Amino acid sequence: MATQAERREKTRASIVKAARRIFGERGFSAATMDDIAAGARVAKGAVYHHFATKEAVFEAVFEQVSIDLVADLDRISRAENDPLAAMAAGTQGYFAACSKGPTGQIILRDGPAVLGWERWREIDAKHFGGKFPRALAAAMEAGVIAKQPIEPLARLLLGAVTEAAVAVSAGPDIGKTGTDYARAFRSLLDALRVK
Amino acid sequence: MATQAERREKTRASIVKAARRIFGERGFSAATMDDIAAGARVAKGAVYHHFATKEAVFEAVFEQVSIDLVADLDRISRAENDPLAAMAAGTQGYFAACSKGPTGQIILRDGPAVLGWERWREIDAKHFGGKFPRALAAAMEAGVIAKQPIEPLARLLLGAVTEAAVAVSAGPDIGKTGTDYARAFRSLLDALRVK
DNA sequence: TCCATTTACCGACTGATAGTCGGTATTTAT
DNA sequence: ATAAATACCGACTATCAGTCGGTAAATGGA
Repeated sequence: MATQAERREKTRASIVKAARRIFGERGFSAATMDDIAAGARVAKGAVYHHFATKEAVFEAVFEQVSIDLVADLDRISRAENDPLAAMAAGTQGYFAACSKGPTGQIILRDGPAVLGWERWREIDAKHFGGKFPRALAAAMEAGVIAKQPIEPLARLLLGAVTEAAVAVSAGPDIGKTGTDYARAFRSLLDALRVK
Repeated sequence: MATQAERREKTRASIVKAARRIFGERGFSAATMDDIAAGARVAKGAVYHHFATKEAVFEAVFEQVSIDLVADLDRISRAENDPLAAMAAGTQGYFAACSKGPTGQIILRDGPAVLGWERWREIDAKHFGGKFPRALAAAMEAGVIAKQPIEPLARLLLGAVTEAAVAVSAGPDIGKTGTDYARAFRSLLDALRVK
């Protein structure tokens, strides 16, 4: 005898939870809506009552994973004082989280392909994107790096990090290890330091 | 009365040509094998006689686009003498080519997603990826930038460039213009310069 | 030149799966 | 209590990647 809102939220959460597991394990295209419905113990119709398309389900999962990840990274980078050191630390955490398992599958591999780059960027910007510009602004303010337009530089750095994360997620045999990239990234940040 | 080799090559080329147009226009998942077959004026069976899967067709298209793109960029960057200036120039050309139309769709959007990271990296390394490492090695050799591991830095820079290209392709309203990014990238390269 | 073999191509068919739709159960508003 | 609205059900449809038995064309040996 739950209220409609409770029923609704419970079912929705159950669907997203099942979808998160299945998308993470098998990837977007190998996951079927029937699997997701079965995993959530509801009929397919219920899934389509809550989400218009398979992509919409994925988007909900993607947002949830992003939120969890950001919370983790915030905790990590808050421990540092120097602005550039905080960026480097957060980056390393990002590598660690995305380099293996479901998180990497959802965020790095399927994310851009399923949502499209624009939408991916939008969501990414909502959760992560703000971090880099803010950190850069702080670093410029503190005189640690030279003043220059923030937005383009932030994007370049974000792209660099993402690329490295993808490379790391492919395994240490193919690319270099997360440590190698973390070091390279730190050296890139150091290069920006005002001498 | 063509030879088998001629028939084969003609049909294959026709398929790849049609597929290139259709993949470029609609994206991978919206393009159907029936469309491709129709576009190439052959039966679906012929397509499957030449390519095992839809992904295989895409791979052939991807390689062709890569080859064309690399040829363009080579021409552009060869005009510069300073190693870093050559990188910057090539980068700007990359922006121009990928920021709009079919090339961007195939290379930036569908490419990595469809082929999978490992395979994408292989092809990329064969055609394009080698450029950055080589340019960096030359710059280090010339003493323009400090000696350090090449591969990780090259990946970071490639990621930065790709991200910028995507941002530009999303339109100037969303990101900044290509010029803004080109400038930011040049400033990043300059930061690497030995002072 | 003729036949056997191999290779290129054809297109109706199959299986899988995203999405639909008419119907039922449960809650809410009057 | 009853009507309306909302949540959920699951058989059904449409679409499309991939298959398969068959035909046409080239090739190599006699």
